[in-house]
Parts: sequence; C-alpha cells; structure tokens
Amino acid sequence: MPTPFQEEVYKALSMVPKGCVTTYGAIAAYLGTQAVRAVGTAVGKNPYAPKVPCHRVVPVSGKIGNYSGEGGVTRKIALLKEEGVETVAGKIDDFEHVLYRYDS
DNA sequence: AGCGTGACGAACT
DNA sequence: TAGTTCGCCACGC
Repeated sequence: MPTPFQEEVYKALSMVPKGCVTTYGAIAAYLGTQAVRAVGTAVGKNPYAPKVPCHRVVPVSGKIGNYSGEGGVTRKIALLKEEGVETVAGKIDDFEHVLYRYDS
C-alpha cells in the first residue's frame, strides 16, 4: 500500500506518452515537492512495476542516469530505444524533443 | 558564488 | 530487527 506521494509520482509518470521521457525535477515540480530524491526513491522502488515505466525517467542532464534493473543503465537504454527514444553515447538524442512537459 | 540536480540516507514505526 | 518514507546537503557548471 503505497503512499499518496507514490501515487502522485505514478500519475505524473503515467501521463508521459510512449516515446517520450521525463525528468525527476519535472515530476518533483509537478508534485510540488522539493525532494526530487524522493521521486527517485519512489521510482527506484517501482512498486507499480509494469505500470510505471521507470525507464522513461531520466535526469535533466539528458543522461540515462541510474537504473535499478536487469542490466542496469544498459538495459534502460535498450528499453528507451524500444520505446522510440534514440540514445547516443549513453545519452538521449534530442532530449528536449522527447522530453515530456506537464505544461501541456 | 549561486542555483539546480540527485535511483540516497537517516529517522520513525 | 527491518522496511518504508521524505527532505536536506554536497558536487558540478
């Protein structure tokens, strides 16, 4: 039984369309929290397993960041690529182009 | 020097 | 004890 906070993260993450990615800061801002790290933890725990595409969450740096999964970051990149997000040198290509904004 | 980012750490139950 | 949650501090540019 996750906390409302987790649900907020899940909601924010689920509104990200396929082929797009979001950032910890964007989610934190959307939730109105100052703790972007809490978002990382919530997503890292990934209590919503397949429903929360945690691999769609990336740091604002445009890099893949971290990933707690099978092959780690490498796996994350592969998943992103499958989603339609192209990556170059371990970074997201056209990051701002695939970056989803809750401003829409 | 200041602001922003971060898949953590420490505290509570 | 262990598990879970939420926010501050440190490093980089």
